[in-house]
Amino acid sequence: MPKKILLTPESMRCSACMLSTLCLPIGIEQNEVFHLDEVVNERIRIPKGKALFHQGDVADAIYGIRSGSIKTQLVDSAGLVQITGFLLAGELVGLDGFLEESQLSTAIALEDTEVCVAPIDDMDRITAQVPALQYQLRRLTSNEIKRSQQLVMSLGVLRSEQRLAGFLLSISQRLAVLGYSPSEFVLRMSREEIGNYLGLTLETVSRLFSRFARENLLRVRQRDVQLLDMQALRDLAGTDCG
Amino acid sequence: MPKKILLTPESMRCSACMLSTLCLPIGIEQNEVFHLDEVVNERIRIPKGKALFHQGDVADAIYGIRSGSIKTQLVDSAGLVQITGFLLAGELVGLDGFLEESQLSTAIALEDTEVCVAPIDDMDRITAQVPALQYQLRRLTSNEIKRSQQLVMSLGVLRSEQRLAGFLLSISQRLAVLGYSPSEFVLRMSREEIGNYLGLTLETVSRLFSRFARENLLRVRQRDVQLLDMQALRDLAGTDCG
DNA sequence: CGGTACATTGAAAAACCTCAAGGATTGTGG
DNA sequence: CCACAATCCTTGAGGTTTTTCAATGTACCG
Repeated sequence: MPKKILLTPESMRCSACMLSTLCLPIGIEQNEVFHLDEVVNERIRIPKGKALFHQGDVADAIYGIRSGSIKTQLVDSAGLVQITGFLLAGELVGLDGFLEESQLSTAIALEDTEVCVAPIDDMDRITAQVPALQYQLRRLTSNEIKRSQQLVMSLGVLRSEQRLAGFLLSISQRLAVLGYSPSEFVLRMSREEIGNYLGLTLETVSRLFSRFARENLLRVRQRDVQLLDMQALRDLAGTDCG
Repeated sequence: MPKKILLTPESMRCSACMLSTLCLPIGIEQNEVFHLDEVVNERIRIPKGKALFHQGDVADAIYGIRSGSIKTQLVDSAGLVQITGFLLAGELVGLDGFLEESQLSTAIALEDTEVCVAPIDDMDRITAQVPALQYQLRRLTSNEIKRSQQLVMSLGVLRSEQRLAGFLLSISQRLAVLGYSPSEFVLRMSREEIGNYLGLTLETVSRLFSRFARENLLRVRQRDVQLLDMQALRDLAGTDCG
């Protein structure tokens, strides 16, 4: 397990965190967020490429991404890998496992990443005092199911170009929420990872990028992407499952 | 909403139901199951092709299938449909919505079907008296996530023949749990529905059935299926995501 | 600076889909 | 009970999408 950082009083807490409108505290009243400060008193740094947790590990906490980004993936008995999600700052990791004893997926940092730790036992304890937190956890878990089902939909019914367009729009929209440019960003994952996530090969992804660029939908140079025609991309994606 | 049947004392209750080792009561001590009798006092008959609930409906109950079978499907804004699951007797429907206010999917009966109704409010109420039920609900919700993720894996990394083999083995295994023959059964869904679920066209599914039959893996006549070589099917599926 | 991982592009092959026709099954009304 | 319609299933031919294999180019890291 990567190194842990105990949070000193001076360190940022949930009640003072810039991400509090997105992360775990979302939907919890201003005057109740301080309850979370008791729960979240640890932070973990994960170097690029290292795992925050592995499939099968005891799931004893939920993690909020403070900076960086993470991919979650499943490995089946035959060794096949399927990436099930890319998570950005302000998003939560470990929700799929927290209902079970053990993690359903492996979480790997796409870049040097820092996550805040919310131990499940502690959460359960303060749930009585902060009913909104209980509700919040339900909502977040439900979102996790929704996310997974949208991916099923994308893999099941969309063609490659629609999947990639939807993927780019999803990243764009989530970066916008964080205050970054929705039209110009750096992808933190490789072509192979994008392909795996979308059920395509890395070559297909690369060709689609080139084609989109040729059609002036975007500009791309390696992992730098600039979306030029969002509306055309939306039309292409044609749907809301991205 | 289809007609409701109030359960009289004479009617079957959870504590007397044959399916109690599979359905909601699973994992709950014999002497606590009677708590569920207070909660589950209604049954609904759904004629073939009719919906138990629709996407977006208020999700106020979980349903246990007493007899028959159900498909769950998503419809996106563009009208595309993706079937996300086929549920058999003893399995639960509505778990993906119960954490939210509203249903994430639509549930449609594949044949005349009867479900038992477990209202969520009532469940929440007795949760304090039956801690095992709380735990049980968590486990079942987690299973729902796992199921969805396995489908993602299947759609993302497997080829058509592997998907169909896995699908057939999944049905077979679940029928076996119910005490039916694992090698001879009647599919309750059309080729089109299987195809939609597996991200294939109905023609591809039909051709695969014919090919499997030619290779003596199974015998098939319309919806009657007889698995002849389970081990070969397992080898073909090659994995455990079915 | 050189090695390694990552990305692009092309050509050929494979997988899967679409369109089309015909056969089987089921249910319904006369 | 039969005939007919409607639905579902099978099979073929041909086309499209996506993959595979291979070669080359580009960026990143020690």
